[in-house]
Amino acid sequence: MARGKAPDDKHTETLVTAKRLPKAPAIDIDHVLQVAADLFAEHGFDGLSTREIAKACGCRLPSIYYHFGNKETLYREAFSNKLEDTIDEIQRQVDDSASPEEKVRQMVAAFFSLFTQDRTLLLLVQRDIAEVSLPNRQFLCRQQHVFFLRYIRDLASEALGRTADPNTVFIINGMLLGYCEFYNLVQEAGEKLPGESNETRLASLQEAVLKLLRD
Amino acid sequence: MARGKAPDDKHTETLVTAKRLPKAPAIDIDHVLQVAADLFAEHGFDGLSTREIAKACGCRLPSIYYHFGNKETLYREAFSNKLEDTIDEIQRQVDDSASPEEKVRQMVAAFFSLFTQDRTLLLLVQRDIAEVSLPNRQFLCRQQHVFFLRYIRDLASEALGRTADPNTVFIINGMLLGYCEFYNLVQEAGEKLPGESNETRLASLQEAVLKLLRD
DNA sequence: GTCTATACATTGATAGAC
DNA sequence: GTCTATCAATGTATAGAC
Repeated sequence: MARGKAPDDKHTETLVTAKRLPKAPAIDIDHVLQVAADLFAEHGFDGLSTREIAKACGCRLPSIYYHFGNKETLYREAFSNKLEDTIDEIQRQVDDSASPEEKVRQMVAAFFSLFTQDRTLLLLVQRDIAEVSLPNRQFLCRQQHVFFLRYIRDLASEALGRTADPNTVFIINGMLLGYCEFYNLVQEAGEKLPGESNETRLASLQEAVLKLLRD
Repeated sequence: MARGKAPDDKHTETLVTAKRLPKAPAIDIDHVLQVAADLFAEHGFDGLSTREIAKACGCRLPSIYYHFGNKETLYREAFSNKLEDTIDEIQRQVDDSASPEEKVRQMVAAFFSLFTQDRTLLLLVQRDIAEVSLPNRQFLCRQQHVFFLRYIRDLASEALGRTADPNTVFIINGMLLGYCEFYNLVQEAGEKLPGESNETRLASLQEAVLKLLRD
């Protein structure tokens, strides 16, 4: 079964002509991660082939495998990158020196703007929360969720001057994501969102959160 | 390459015995739809093969195709069945003769119990909302969402004695689904839910909805 | 590090026997 | 109406040239 090799016969020729093939440029890893995140968000893990990713990146399939080893690793890196950036960005948009209530408003504003403007982010999180049955792919966003729940609790407790009710914190958490999910759904369906502008929508959402916090 | 067949040698015996092969029983269509719904919820449309569905139903692949034609039709029938039943059940659990505020409570209770106890329902809706990019599979639950939004609006308007704010209705809608998504996430992760029992959780959710409605 | 070529499993779907 | 057998296409992944 072993195929015989003859490594010697074409050696001399290639050595002389110094060989300048098209020379594929190096792959931009960050670009691949971004393209992969967008496509995974759009089609889901199982709905997207590694071939399509390579094509969208303008490189060949083996290059993808050279850098990431397998499909799942690529997915995880693309997604967790995005999640960490998001958490950082939300915290960055909350001004430490603002009043407690203002901080809550800023947090809601940051969440709203990130999750309604970055479709990839929203879809990846949505899909990940639903992905309960696949081993090694469960709840990639679980850590971020736990963090965010604590973050809401702390901001809320600060605004209230006492420990916020866990039930209420949990409800607010769900409300923020659920709102953005339907926002995206309605937008994708080409239908009309409630209210006049994103400013009024955000204001309503902020008021809703504060109303739930106030006893 | 063609393999020669010898169909004649075991013929005589079987002909005489009047040929009573295992005789596969008729497929239970409702059972297939239910099994398919569960599996699609678990693995997603692309994560589940028609072969696996057949195996789980105890029949062979062509039988599935005989009854449903293709994978997508099977998916749609399995899912829309479940959605319609859900809408009906929510309305059924709201007592027409109750007070307006009590009706809101009953609606929230129905939503809560259906979407936290029926994992298949929740996952299918979650996945469908995220499925924005696949032609012919977009927003299967769109109709139900529109209906439910109107339903909340009407109940809310009745409870308020005037037309409810569209922004608030939209927020409540998102809150209900988002709450159940995180409820399921936390439960699947094997971690502790907020509050002591489902009764207190439901009470909190009902109070939250009413609080948002009250100006 | 990127490529061509290919291995090998699984997929959705069908033909045709019974 | 259910089956066995099979197809063409596509999936993930790798070997080996350069």
